[in-house]
Amino acid sequence: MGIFVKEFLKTKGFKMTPQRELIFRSFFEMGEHVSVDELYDKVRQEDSSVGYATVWRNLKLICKVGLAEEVNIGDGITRYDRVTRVPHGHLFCTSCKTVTEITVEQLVGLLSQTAKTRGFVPESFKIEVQGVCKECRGAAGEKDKSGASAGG
Amino acid sequence: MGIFVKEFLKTKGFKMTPQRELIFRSFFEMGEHVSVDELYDKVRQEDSSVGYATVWRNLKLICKVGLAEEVNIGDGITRYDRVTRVPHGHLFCTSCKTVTEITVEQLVGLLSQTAKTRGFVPESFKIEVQGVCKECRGAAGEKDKSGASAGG
DNA sequence: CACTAAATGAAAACGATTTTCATTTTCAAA
DNA sequence: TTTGAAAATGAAAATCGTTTTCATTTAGTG
Repeated sequence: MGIFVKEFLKTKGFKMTPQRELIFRSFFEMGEHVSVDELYDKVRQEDSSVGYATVWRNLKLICKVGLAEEVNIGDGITRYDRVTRVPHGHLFCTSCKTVTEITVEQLVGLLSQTAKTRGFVPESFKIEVQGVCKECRGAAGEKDKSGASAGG
Repeated sequence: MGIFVKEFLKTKGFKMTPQRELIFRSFFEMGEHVSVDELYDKVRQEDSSVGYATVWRNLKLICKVGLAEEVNIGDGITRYDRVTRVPHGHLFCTSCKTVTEITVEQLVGLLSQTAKTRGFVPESFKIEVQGVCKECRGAAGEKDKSGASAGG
């Protein structure tokens, strides 16, 4: 973390603060699928004066600069994943609600030879691809609407 | 729609009402990725006395009986897709926010020979598989927590 | 027709997210 | 080191999609 992220943010016009440092570090110490509340709890173990909005804003910032992205599993809570640049999928158990990560290779195996390796019985799946469509590439220059961009 | 769905619902203990008939019919007349608000608007074009909660409850019911499932693209709005039993993916343009459907075959083509067929430049993607994990299949009997079950 | 359970509509409650605003802090420039 | 503008913070309130409540109406069985 430290100096690298600080310089990285500086080049984008953002300033470094103790809270931000703590929030960023905490986020990257955690696993995947981190919710705002979870990060908030962890951050406050170290500094209980940090506000919820600050944690939330910095989580958004982490996404904005492309270091993480939102994941939505349908339970109404937005979670955040580090951008690993290694495509992977998630196994959501519809019973116990756990989330397990698998690689695309594992996914292919999972779907083709059901329940062999992982004992996970797939019921349905979704594939979502983020990107820019032909029209938008043609138009060029509509990008600054929400600021955030999905890394990948 | 008509009599088939009515009988189908009856066997599950649900009653048919004019509102329900209208809501179900409207939903299946619409495309995919339908939000509550969109369905509400369409329903009220035909009967403006139907309440929002009724539309919402019936959309949930459609999911509950396995005719549709929730889709979450990360904009905070839950959308609903008919269950087609044909696995497919979604292309989300990060610029204009449009959603395009593609088959898994098209997806593979898309990812391997970028931007050839559709002109869509993929930036990242997510794969989500709904199912039941080994532990839960072993445990057996925790299923009636939320009622709804993903079809597929 | 009569009865019971389900369904409805309006409004309120809920809860995660997002914004507001007064204050504090960072950081580049003087 | 001091200064000033822009950014960041914390607390609280606002927002907004979702869900529940409740009194009333309706569907479907007998």
